[in-house]
Amino acid sequence: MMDISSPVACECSAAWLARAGLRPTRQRRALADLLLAGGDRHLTAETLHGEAKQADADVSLATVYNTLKAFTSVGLLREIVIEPGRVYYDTRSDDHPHFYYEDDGTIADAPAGSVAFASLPDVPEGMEIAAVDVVVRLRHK
Amino acid sequence: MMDISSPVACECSAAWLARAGLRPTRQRRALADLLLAGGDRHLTAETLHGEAKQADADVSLATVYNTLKAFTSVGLLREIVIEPGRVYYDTRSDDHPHFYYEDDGTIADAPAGSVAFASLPDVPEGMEIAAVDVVVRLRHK
DNA sequence: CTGTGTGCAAACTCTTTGCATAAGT
DNA sequence: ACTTATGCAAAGAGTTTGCACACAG
Repeated sequence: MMDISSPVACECSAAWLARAGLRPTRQRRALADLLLAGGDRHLTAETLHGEAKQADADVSLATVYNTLKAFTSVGLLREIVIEPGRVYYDTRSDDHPHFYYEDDGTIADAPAGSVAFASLPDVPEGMEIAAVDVVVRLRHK
Repeated sequence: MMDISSPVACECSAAWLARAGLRPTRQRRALADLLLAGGDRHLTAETLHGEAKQADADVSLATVYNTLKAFTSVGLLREIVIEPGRVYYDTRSDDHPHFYYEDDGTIADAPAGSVAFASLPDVPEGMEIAAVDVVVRLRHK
């Protein structure tokens, strides 16, 4: 059954949620629509909540937090922590480097493949590398 | 004049502070002593405050925060942000990679020189690289 | 003396949680 | 029906701040 209360709902967000085993509630579809809309994005809970409000999708801030956490735990999003007291969520969930603009605190993806490692450290016995976070901090010359 | 209220005070912390242009107050010397004591360390404000208390150096938590910030701004420490809502301070202030143990949330220096870049991204016009933060996330196999 | 640092407690920001209601399967 | 999600408001953690007092130069 179509949900006429979500004017911009598209098939993809429902499929995206189903694939992850998450119930396609109105709120989750609305947030997924926003997340999937604009290519690779880096946003905070606060930002996404604002966007949802603008899109007339009534979603409480608590639900935005819960939803972002849910999406992250099933691998749809990735958390980025660069500044104290602010978590960014990246719609691109693979292991890739970021630019951090120190002047205004914004984040952007570094060009794909622009960071390559000549060597990585030996890993302690019994451990494995889950990910390698790389943040290139940029400032004005 | 010697300060007999700081049993473990050493010359080095005073010199360390003077070099950075910071007034060598009792509290700052006490904290600097703790920071300089054990090689390369990774600690939070809360941790350092606890150590100060144990060392009978009465320093308020607010002063620990202020002092860590002051030390960081003059380049004596480096901030590491990996988890939301927790800032670690690294007594090694050069640009170097870290291990992050996801299981218990601890941080360690990766062996010196163990991470080398084969390539770094082109930097946008007018910007320069301030630092490259590398965090190798480890988990149990 | 004069300005900077300290301590306390209150304020603040971001995030999480408890519980009643609503919605999905 | 049964389970899971949502919303609200309140709690929580970590950090910052305002202001009076204390100390270093």
